[in-house]
Amino acid sequence: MSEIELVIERLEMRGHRITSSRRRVLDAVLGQQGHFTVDDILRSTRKVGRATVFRTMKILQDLNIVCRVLLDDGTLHYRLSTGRHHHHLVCTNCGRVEDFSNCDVNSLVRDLQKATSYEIEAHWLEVYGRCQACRLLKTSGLPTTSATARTPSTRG
Amino acid sequence: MSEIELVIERLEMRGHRITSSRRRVLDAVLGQQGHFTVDDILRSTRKVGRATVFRTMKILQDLNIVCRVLLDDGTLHYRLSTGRHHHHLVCTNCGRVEDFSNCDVNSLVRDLQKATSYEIEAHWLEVYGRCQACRLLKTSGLPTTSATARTPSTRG
DNA sequence: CCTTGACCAGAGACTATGTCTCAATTAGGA
DNA sequence: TCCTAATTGAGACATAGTCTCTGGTCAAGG
Repeated sequence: MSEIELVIERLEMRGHRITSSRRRVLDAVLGQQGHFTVDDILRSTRKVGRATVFRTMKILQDLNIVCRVLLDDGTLHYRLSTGRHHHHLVCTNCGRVEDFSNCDVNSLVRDLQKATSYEIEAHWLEVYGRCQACRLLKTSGLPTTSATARTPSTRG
Repeated sequence: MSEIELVIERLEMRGHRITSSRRRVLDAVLGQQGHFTVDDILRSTRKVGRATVFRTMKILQDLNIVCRVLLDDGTLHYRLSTGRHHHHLVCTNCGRVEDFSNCDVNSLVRDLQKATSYEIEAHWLEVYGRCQACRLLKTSGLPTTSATARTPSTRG
C-alpha cells in the first residue's frame, strides 16, 4: 500500500471524506522535500482553494502527518512528520532540517515539575546550527536554499 | 538609576537615538505584566505609529530586553526578558509564563553535535503545563486570561 | 426517485502580525 | 545654531491564517 493510501485510510478512519481536493493536497504534501509553506502547496495544487488547503493542513497536523518547524528567522513552516514525538535540528545556513527523537528532556521536565508544581503536559524544542556540508564551505558559500543565516530571532 | 534609564543607556551605547516615541514604547513595555503583543503596546502608547513600535520591539529583542514566547496556540508573544539565556514554562490554562534557566539541554546538545556533525549554535525550548493554581480548580474553573487550553498546535 | 442533512469546496472578506516606502521631522554632534 | 543622518508615521503591501456564505456532493431514509 502506497504512502498516500495509508494517509487516506487514516483520514477515513477519522470520518473525513476523501475528496479530489484533499487528494491533490495530499499528493503535494507527500511530494515535499524538507520544510514547506502552505503557499508551496497552493502553487503545486492548482484549482484548490486557499481555505481548503489550510483546512486540510490542519487535519494533517491533527493526524500527526505533518508538523510545524520554527525556523531561525521566527517563521513557522510545515514538514512531513515522523508521526511520533521528535524535535528538529535546523541548519541556519541551508535550511535543512533533521529530526531527532533521542530527546533527553524528560529528566529536565521531571525536575521542573518538582520545582514549580506545574503539571507538565508538553514541550517544544528546536535546535539550530550549521550542518556538516555548510561547515565545510566555511567562506560564505552558496546556501542550498534561500534560508537566512541569522541567529534565531525567537530565542529567549 | 531606574530601569528605563538603564535601557536607554544601552540603546545609546548601540548608537540608537533616544526619541520621544521610543521612550513611550519603552515605558509601555517595561510596564507590562506577563506576555503581551505589539497591539497591547500600541493601545497603551497613543500617537506612536505601528511601524515604529515594531521597529522598537526589534531593537529591544536585539538587546535582549524582550524575548518572544511561543504560546500553546502557536502564536508568538513578547515578554520582558531576564536578559540571559532562559526558557519558558507556559500555563496552558491561564497563560502565565515562568522563566527557568537551569536548562540542562547542554548535554543533549553535545550528544547531538557528536551524532550529527552539526555545529550547534542555539536552541529554543518551551514547556507547557498547568500551573498549581489552575490545577487546584480542577473543574474547568475560570481561567485568569483568555488563553486557550489546547495542547500546542506547534508540537512536532 | 426525492428529500434531507452532514460534510465539504471555493471565493473572498477579514484578522493578525509584520515589513517597506517615502516625505517630513528631529536628535545630537560640529 | 546648523546640518545631516537617523527616525517617524501613514499607509500600502506581505504573509499566514480564519470565517462566512453559497453551493455542491453524497449517503441514508422515506
